[in-house]
Amino acid sequence: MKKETLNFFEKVYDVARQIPYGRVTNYGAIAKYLGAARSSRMVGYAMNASHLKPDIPAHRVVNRIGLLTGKHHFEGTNLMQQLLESEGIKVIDNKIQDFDTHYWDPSKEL
DNA sequence: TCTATGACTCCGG
DNA sequence: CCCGGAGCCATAG
Repeated sequence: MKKETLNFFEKVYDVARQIPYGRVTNYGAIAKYLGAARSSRMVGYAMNASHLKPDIPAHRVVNRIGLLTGKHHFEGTNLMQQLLESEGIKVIDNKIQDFDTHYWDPSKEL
């Protein structure tokens, strides 16, 4: 792993860490904030490796419609949902309810 | 160097 | 937002 690699991952992790408690965002928003609007998939890719980092609230990052696309990457079958619900976010059938209400856009809020 | 892959998104129907 | 298809792009092998 070179510096450049760590830099990209670091940027994703940095934004993810700044997601407020009880708020959620999507991959595209993070990618856009990083200046790589078309690299939303890479954000997810980076999050996939987030388990290597200590405090990455990856459960607060979902896809554009609030679907918990990454829940399968968490321990167990519904850990991601439990984490979100513990923050006051309702999740039904892997989908965040009132997504627009809990939505947090780094490029606007940060 | 080239190919495959993916925790995505946009677009048209 | 349901569905199928195309685009994007960094990383891994």
